[in-house]
Amino acid sequence: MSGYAVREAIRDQLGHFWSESFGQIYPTLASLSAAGLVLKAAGDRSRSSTFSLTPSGRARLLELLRAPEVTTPPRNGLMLRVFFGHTIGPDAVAALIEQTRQQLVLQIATFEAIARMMDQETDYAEHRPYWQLTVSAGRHGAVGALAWCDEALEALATFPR
Amino acid sequence: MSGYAVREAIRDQLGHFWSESFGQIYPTLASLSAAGLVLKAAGDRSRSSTFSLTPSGRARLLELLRAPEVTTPPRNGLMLRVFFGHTIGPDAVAALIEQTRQQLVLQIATFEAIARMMDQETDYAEHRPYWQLTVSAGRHGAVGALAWCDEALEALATFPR
DNA sequence: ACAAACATGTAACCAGTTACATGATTCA
DNA sequence: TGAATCATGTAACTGGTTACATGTTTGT
Repeated sequence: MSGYAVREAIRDQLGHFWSESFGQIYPTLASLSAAGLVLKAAGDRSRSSTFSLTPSGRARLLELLRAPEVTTPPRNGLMLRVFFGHTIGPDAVAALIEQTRQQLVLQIATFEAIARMMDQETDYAEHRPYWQLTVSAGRHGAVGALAWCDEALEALATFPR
Repeated sequence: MSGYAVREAIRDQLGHFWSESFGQIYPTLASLSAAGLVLKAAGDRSRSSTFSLTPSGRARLLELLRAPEVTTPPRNGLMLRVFFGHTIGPDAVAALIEQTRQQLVLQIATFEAIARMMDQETDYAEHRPYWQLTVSAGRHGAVGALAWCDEALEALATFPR
């Protein structure tokens, strides 16, 4: 694929759990190429290149995929605001949660739409069950967060103001 | 508080949804002090300082707390690995999920312990209900994720290998 | 002819971690 | 007296975004 196509694929297929910017993709592709992990070839238009995995690149990919996830330090802005909720008052907190809640409702609808689309897809049969797991994880997470929002909004209504 | 105490408080009280390192805290405290948002005073031992919020610092804090959360680009390493599950095979994916599952079980126990501790706490009465909401969010999230892990492990057992 | 999409790349900048260096205080 | 804890700070580095600059190809 071209660098451009890599970014499109990441955005369109991994969009709800991963992202990369051009500023990251092009330099990375160049260094992977220098390390012999990908092979750069001329693309079908001028100034364009297509990259492909070399055998050592595939080996490295497998190694990285098999390695346990490196956990990044947590940073949840909504929880921070709820923790200091007394400082801004219950109505302000409720407003922030309400906003999150609306996003979650939309997200759940999206996940369900993706699930339906995938059910009709006949290509990539080997990959499909795995892809379905990621969509299911997204839906699970969003449904759980929505339940918390509702619980929290109900509780907040009883807080002194 | 001293910079050191700020870091301890963040680690001990916000640990499951926020973190800051010394390399972030000291320079930030210095720039906040220069901007007049916090006041630096001599601490009770040599070379130590205590910082306190100034009125304008508190105003800025309220402003920031009321502002909606800025969403950071998603990056979920486990989902990435599941998405490419076919490349490493169902057993490798199951191993990764199993590991996450175990961490979740421990996390849930921790949240429940914190909830019990907080029920007995009589100080900070105004803050407690908000703090309980954050713990509840943590538990909700972990329970949801655990449910997905179990569902995923069951599904993976049926995948061709 | 023009707009939209395809395509590449760099520079400036910001956020953040890790490791290191240094030293004071407390307590067993 | 020595270890643990309290305490401050910096420097090097990594990761990452955003904005910019530039140009090509395709389709209407």
